[in-house]
Amino acid sequence: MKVAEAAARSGLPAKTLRYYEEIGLITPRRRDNGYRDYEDGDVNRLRFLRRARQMGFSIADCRQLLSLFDDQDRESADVKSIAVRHLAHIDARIEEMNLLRRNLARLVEACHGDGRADCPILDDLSGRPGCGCEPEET
Amino acid sequence: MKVAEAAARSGLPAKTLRYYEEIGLITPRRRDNGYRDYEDGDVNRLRFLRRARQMGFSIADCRQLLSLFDDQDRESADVKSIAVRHLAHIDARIEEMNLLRRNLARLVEACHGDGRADCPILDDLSGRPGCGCEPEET
DNA sequence: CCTTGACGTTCCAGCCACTGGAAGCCTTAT
DNA sequence: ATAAGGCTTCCAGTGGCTGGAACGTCAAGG
Repeated sequence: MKVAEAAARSGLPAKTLRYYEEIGLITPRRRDNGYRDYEDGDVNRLRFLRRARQMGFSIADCRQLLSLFDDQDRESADVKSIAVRHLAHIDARIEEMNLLRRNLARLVEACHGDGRADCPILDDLSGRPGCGCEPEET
Repeated sequence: MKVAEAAARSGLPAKTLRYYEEIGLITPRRRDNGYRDYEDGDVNRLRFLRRARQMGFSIADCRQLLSLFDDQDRESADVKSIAVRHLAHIDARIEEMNLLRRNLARLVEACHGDGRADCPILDDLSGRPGCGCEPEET
């Protein structure tokens, strides 16, 4: 099948399919006229990639996961270790975001948000003390 | 002061100071020899930018916040609306991440992670049913 | 047989917010 | 005089695409 159908079946934009080929993730055959020719197996791999990307795996991770996916002699431990690492990464990001959210929410609540110039948000950003959200400052 | 000192005082890399000038955020004067010459006010603005970026505000937001910071006749409502919008954005991202984390954690727990090829993580990514994490699929 | 239009192809540019590095100028110390 | 270090500019790369231009291919209709 041609790129548009593979795109439709995999749920990825055709542009992305071309990009994945460019970086060597999925390399479909070519017809005599130069058109890409995707097979069902390619579509499966593309779907796999779409879901892995949806799960937040990097392209580098996806490359490894895909090769494990293709490898019948894989060890699930290898898959799990990639996933565990990714999970730790996500947890760290969630922690950051929660901290961020707490600080920002506190500022938003403190700001009366009217016509006056006085503003705790700007005060905080400009470094006024009293917020305790500075990690370390010389 | 020259760029290295402004960088040290603001807590930003010198490269970033040059970049901020390039995009028109902070434009220090120049000495006769072409060197950038930062003043204390510039350093304050740089610190402001550093903290705002730390809070996750985009450069576009920072630009607006900085102009409000500089404007003595600002209305705190304008600041607050930027912050509220950002907070909503963060909340949405946290929600995404939490969903992601739940799905990934479930898969990681389900994977025995030994020498066998059988792997629920790959099963899920390849589209095997039973995970319920597909938003909509044709 | 020719045209039209929908596809396909490649390549280049841009997004965000920097970051690294090269090549060359300026200043200070020896 | 020279060496070291900091300053300047400009170009390229990061990740993961996305948009667009310019051109090739193919099936259908007149």
